[in-house]
Parts: sequence; structure tokens; C-alpha cells
Amino acid sequence: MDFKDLFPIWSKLDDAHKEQLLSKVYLKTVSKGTVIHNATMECTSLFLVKSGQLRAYMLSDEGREITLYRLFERDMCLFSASCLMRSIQFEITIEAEKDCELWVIPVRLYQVIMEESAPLSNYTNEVMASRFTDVMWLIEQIMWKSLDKRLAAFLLEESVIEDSSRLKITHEEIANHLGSHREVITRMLKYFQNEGGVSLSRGAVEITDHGWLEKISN
Amino acid sequence: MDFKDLFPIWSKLDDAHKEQLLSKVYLKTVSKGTVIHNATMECTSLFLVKSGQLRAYMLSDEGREITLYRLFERDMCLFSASCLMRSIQFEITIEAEKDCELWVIPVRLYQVIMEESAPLSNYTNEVMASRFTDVMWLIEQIMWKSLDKRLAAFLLEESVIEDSSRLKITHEEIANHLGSHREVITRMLKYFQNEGGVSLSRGAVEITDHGWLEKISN
DNA sequence: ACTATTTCCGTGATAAAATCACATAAAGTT
DNA sequence: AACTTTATGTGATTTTATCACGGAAATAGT
Repeated sequence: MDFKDLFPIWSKLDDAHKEQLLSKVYLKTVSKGTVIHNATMECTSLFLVKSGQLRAYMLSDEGREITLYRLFERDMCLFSASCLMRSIQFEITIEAEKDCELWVIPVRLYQVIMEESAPLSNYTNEVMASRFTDVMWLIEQIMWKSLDKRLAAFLLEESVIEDSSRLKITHEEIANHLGSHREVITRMLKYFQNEGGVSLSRGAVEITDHGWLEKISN
Repeated sequence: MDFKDLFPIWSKLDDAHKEQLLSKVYLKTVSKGTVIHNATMECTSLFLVKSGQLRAYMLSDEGREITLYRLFERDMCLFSASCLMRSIQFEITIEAEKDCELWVIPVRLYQVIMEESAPLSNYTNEVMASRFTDVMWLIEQIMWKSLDKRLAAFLLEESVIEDSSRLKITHEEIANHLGSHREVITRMLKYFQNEGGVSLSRGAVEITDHGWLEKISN
């Protein structure tokens, strides 16, 4: 898919801006597992997802993680370019959760166009508001939902994303998604298995009773 | 202070927009404790804080709270107008923490101007990014800091805001700020008192050893 | 001033989840 | 087969949440 077909406000841009973008934007492929942005990297570009899947997460000083949100086809990854705005004063890590094709947009160019173009600025506002919504949902989960509900919901969500009831994922990885701990997840999954909701094997969790998980997750 | 002096990008607006704003914007005073926005209210306006202090918090189904951020003089309250953008899909509550003077800006007008004006749209981006930064800091605190550290930091922060070592606040209120529970805060404050960090009385916490609290909060 | 009511605080008991410390087992490597 | 790495299992302890009271201080009503 062409950049202009993926970029939602293409038609609202000036011809000059369209040309500038087309001449600077380029396609990049990254393989599953690649960290495409973190605190130590230079702030050089925004990414528009052509295909694949990105995961944004927060990293603690001790190396613990929690998933903030995910980006899919047509989504724009704004916070890889935290220098885009003065007021973005936090750092997140973004990694490819599947092999990806990404349109790379240089920050400086985006910034210059945004300064002049209300449509691009308004689009950026919408993108940021979407991520804000994701993060507010996360706070709600962390604050008011017990871990068994969050775990059940996570497994169901994964099975939708992966389009499979058999998830190739370790307890440690699940813990990192939920910001919890491996042992805690191990024990909880064991309980889920005893109740017949899942079936466990090394490196995999198979959902055997979607209904039961849904009941648990509320 | 006049609206135009408080509004940071006033000079970057078109004359027509300036006039529209000046004719529609009005001043409102609200007294301490007033909820100026929640899920049930209609989405009608943005607020620019002329004086006073606002608190934005999240409310759970069971009525529990956690403070998301605060707004002070010159800050703009964006999320009272969640209908401003399609992608804002969450609800927060905003209340006056002190008596306030607020400039009220009708959403529809703001929206119309923002659609045409890159400066206003860019300013909105910066405001939202600031709130995003606040909320990301909160997630960090919730996820990786123990409650004693958060409590100590909260007390110190309050003493800065109130410009006093003697805080008129109940254990319940503190719990609501931190998203914790009254009993937990009571016990922890008791411990702080035994260690000489604070002195407790009904409805008040007096900080007796700032250094000790700073050490605890890291 | 006395009584009733509300608000705020104290505390024991129990449960959930995090944290620490190992042990075992499966898979991959040489 | 021996060794290494990765993944899981589990006991013990601590922290925080949750439940269930009771009691003291402030406020309101008479």
C-alpha cells in the first residue's frame, strides 16, 4: 500500500507538502523483536505502519515492563518522535511484535509541515488522543481490576490478535505485558488450568474454554 | 488578568478568530469543591485557569478515586471538552481544589478555530502532550513505586503547593489522591509518625522532618 | 449544655499480589 | 551424553487491599 493511501489526511495537504513528504518518506522493514525506539535512541522519525504490529511499553529501572498499547496497520507511531513536541517529557520503548513494514517520516519535516498545516496538526491531535485513550484504559485496568480478570482478558485479546486459541507465549512474557511477575502468572494459569479454562505446555497457553475466561474477565 | 494575556498563542491568531473568542469567552468563578466536569455532564466548554487550582481524577465504578494531574494558573483544561476530538474515549472528573476564576471557552468555537488555525491546533497538541506526560508519570509511580515512597512524595508535594508544612487533609482524602485505602494510609502515617517524619492530628498532617520524608521517597 | 449524628481515625483478621529464594524439567548445544 | 539455557513449579515472607468493627472528635439540633 502506498504512503498516500495509508496516510489518512493526504488529500488535505498542500501540493508542496505532498511533494516534500513523497520525496523524503521511505519504507523500512523490521523483523519481529526489533526495538525501533527507546530512551537512548535519537529522535529522528515517525512511523506509519504499513503491515505488522508494534508494541509500546514502559520499562522500569529494574528492567520490568508493562505494555501500554499496540499499533496495527494504518496506525501512526507518534512517540518514537518524542522531540516532535516540547511537552512530551517521557520515554517509552517500541518494538516490532511481528515482522513489519513501516513508512518512515523524518521528524523535522513532519514538524515543519505541522507548524503550517492545520489538517496535519489536527490529525496529530487525534492520534495523540487515541493513545491517551489507550493509556487511560490501562490505568483503569491497573487500578480497579484484579489480576485474574486482567489475565483472562489478556489471553482472550491475544487469541483475537493472533487469530488462534493456541498462544505461543511464556509466563514471563505474559507477566511483562501485564506488569506483573512470572511466578504470579504461573500460579494463576495453573488455577485457570485446574478450572478447565486453559491447557498449559512449555512456551504455550491454549484456551480451552473461551466462555469460562470471559466469565472470569467479566 | 485578561483572557488574551493568559492565552499563550493569542498573538498567533487571526484577527477574526481573536474577535470571535473575545465575544464568546466569559469568566466564571467556582468555589472550592465544585465538580466542573464529569461523565454525566454535557460537553460544552474548555477552561483556562485564571486563578485557583483544579484536580483531575479517575473514578471507579465503586466510587474510588485516583488523582491524575492538577491544573494551575495559566493551565488549560482540555478534557472537560472530551467531545472536542473523536478519539477522546475516556471520562475523567475535574473539580476545583481551591476557589477558582476560570475563562470559559465554548467547545464549538474552539473546534471551529482549531480546524482552520495551525497555531491553535499546535497549541492543543502541546497541552495534550503535557497531560500525557503527567499521566505517564502517574503510571510509573503506580507500577514501580511502593506506597510509602508515593505517600512521602505526595506529602512533600502538597506542602509545596500549599506552601505550608501543616496540611489540612484527611487520611481518606490522601487515599483518594493515591488510589489507595484509608486504613492503609492511616497505618502508614502512624509509622511515619513513629519515625518522627510527621505529626498527626484529626484532619491534619504536619510534616516535622522534610529530610526524613525525602529520604523515604528517594 | 446535653444529645444525636456525622466524620474521622484505630485496629484486628483475612486475602491478593509481589518479592525472594530455590528446585526441577524441558529444549537446545557441543 | 554432558552441559547450558530457558521455562516452569513452589515454599516462605512482605506489602497492600479488603472486610469488619469500635471509638473518639467535631458538628448540629434542641
